[in-house]
Amino acid sequence: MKANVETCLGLFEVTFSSKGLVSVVFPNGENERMLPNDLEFPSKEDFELWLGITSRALRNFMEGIEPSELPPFDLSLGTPFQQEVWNKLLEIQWGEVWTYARLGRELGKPNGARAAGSACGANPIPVLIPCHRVLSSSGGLCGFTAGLPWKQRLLELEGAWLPLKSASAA
DNA sequence: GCGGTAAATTATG
DNA sequence: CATAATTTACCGC
Repeated sequence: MKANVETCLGLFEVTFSSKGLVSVVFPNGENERMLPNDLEFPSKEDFELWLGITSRALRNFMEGIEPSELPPFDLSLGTPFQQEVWNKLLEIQWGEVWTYARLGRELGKPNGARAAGSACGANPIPVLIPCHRVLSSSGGLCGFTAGLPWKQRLLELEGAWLPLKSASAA
């Protein structure tokens, strides 16, 4: 069940299942990914409700405003570890920036930064699940499924510039 | 400080 | 089992 959400940065494509939001695709379609075909469709009521919430949240993001409400997520397509990571990402406060090392450590994997990054890369719901707030330990952006420019732009939007080199702006 | 190589963790073929 | 993914640590320059 797909739908489009228009923001000032472009048209996002969102997908819902009977459990909630399944994926968000950037306007450039960079992070398009394989979704299971056996997803159950949501009821018309839920779909319209979630779409409204998602639409509002997405547009808030694009304007640098913290969304007051988020739709339910259907994380059933991820592995337990990935769900743990994504859930952790949701705990990152607006404008706060973490590192993969810290993320891994919070998950009980002190050396699992790579694994955490891998799970982030598998994140089907960018922006709403703030995978863009996670940087490398050296202050670099490292990478982003939908392209580094998006990651950088999202961080800029919420006023969370690189913590280690914020003085080098301009 | 920068670039290359080795190591660590989870997911996927 | 081997390879890949949004990394980190170490070594030499």
